[in-house]
Amino acid sequence: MPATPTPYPESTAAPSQDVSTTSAASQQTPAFSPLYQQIKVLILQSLQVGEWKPSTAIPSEVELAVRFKVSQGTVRKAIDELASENLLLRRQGKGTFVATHAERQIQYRFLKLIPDNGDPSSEGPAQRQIIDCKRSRASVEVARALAIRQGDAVLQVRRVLSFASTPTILEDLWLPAAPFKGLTAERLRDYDGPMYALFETEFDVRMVRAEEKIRAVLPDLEQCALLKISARSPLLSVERTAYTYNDIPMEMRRGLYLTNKHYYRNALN
Amino acid sequence: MPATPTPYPESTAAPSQDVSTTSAASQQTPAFSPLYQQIKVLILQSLQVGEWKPSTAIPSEVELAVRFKVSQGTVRKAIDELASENLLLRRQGKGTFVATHAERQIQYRFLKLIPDNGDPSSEGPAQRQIIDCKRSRASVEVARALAIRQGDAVLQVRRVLSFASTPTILEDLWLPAAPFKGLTAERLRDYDGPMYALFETEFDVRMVRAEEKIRAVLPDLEQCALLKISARSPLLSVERTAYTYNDIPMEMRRGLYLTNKHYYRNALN
DNA sequence: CAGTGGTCTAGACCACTGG
DNA sequence: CAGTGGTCTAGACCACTGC
Repeated sequence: MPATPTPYPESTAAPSQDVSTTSAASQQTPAFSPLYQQIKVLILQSLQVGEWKPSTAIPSEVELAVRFKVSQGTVRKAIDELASENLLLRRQGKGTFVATHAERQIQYRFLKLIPDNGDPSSEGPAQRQIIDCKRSRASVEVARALAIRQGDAVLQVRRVLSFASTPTILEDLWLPAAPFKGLTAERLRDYDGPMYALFETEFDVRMVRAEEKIRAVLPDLEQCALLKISARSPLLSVERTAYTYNDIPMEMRRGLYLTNKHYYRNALN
Repeated sequence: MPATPTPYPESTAAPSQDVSTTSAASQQTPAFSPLYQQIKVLILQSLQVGEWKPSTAIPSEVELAVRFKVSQGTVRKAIDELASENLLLRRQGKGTFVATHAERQIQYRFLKLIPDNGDPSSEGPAQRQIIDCKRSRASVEVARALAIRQGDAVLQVRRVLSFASTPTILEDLWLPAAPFKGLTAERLRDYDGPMYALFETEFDVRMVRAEEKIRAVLPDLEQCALLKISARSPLLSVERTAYTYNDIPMEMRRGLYLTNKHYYRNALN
């Protein structure tokens, strides 16, 4: 005898929300979207506007079910997907939490370089050294990666990461200037923890996903000096673009990895 | 009024099946295993013994539910996980199929090297050239990767892959001799399609998962000759171990990738 | 049209966490 | 103990495929 709460979609009754405005004249499917997908979008919006902060718990499944007027199972499926995308973190008996880069466990989620013995914890945390942090203008390449215009203001950071006092990674970062206004070398130096954690707490920017392009390269003279290696040491060039919610690029990064005592680990499924 | 088919586990009534014999004295949990996990194991067994062949459909969810005496939802959850692990492939309206490396779509699932323009289909299929295929004995390294003993018989294959007539990948493969008995350079040459597809159809070996260790290296003289490059061209060294069902390693492979016109693409989640 | 996977619901009960 | 996520069921109906 329930009020039969319209079990199936009514053309996305939610606030005007583009669900399929990707490519122009490609597919003309009626764009059927299951309820749980719509719920997923609503949850995503709440995350995006900061209704729930990183590392805090979101409302329980039952609460959300009431709020969205759907069954718990539907909320569950929405959360399941968000959890599998690492946006949420389920903890049985405790609740569902907004994922963060600041936690011990998931720290350095995007760093795939690990020591030859396979155990990242064996060498302790990296020593970070900020070489430079300055305002500059987006090159063609950076502009494309960050989806901004060439010449737009960006922040450029250069740093070296060392493991066991051995310089191992030389990184150049480009960040869109606006969201990261106020970022300085000092703040980077003073902050103790992953850079993405700082981005979260200080600038409300949460990196959610990234793509890397990997190549083998030889260093130039400046790079040799910074990494204290010879010009004949081949390096891994790892070019990363990191995205926040809604696939908005918020960082472009180029890392040079020394792979004498480390390797880049990747799992294929 | 159903016969209440014991909704909760009875200590894994299925045929003696090691579920958690990984590390020795680490965790002593009572190893509670939900029903759908047990179903998953049963389905896996059927896959493993070849009850359902690659690219064929497995029984429908309802049929499996009857067979295993559980609800359709439980079967569904088991299949969901297997599908997310790429062991099964769901196709709405048609059925659930055993995944294969032979299909056009999923071909070269494990090859992450793509041309600079980002479109693998733009350069057509790779030209394969078998350099060598011989019996040999496992080195320490190969033995460890394949979980066999040093000196055990292995097959060793060397080949070059070219894109647009440019030699781009030099690969060395090591395969345990027993399962691949009868593999020759001729058969490799004659077969038109991915090597893993050949493994499936000719040797009943399905690669399900793999791990790669990536480094930057410089080539030796022989490698230079085969790839037609200079000794100062840095290369990506991609060392892969590929596994069948139950995490049994069945291939160790070392690829040298030329990354002038290609890059190794990786998605971080 | 029948058969398949996909969605949704409602309700019961279990496992885990913390007070 | 109450509250949370996790499992399981039964049943209804939808979307897609192919005959």
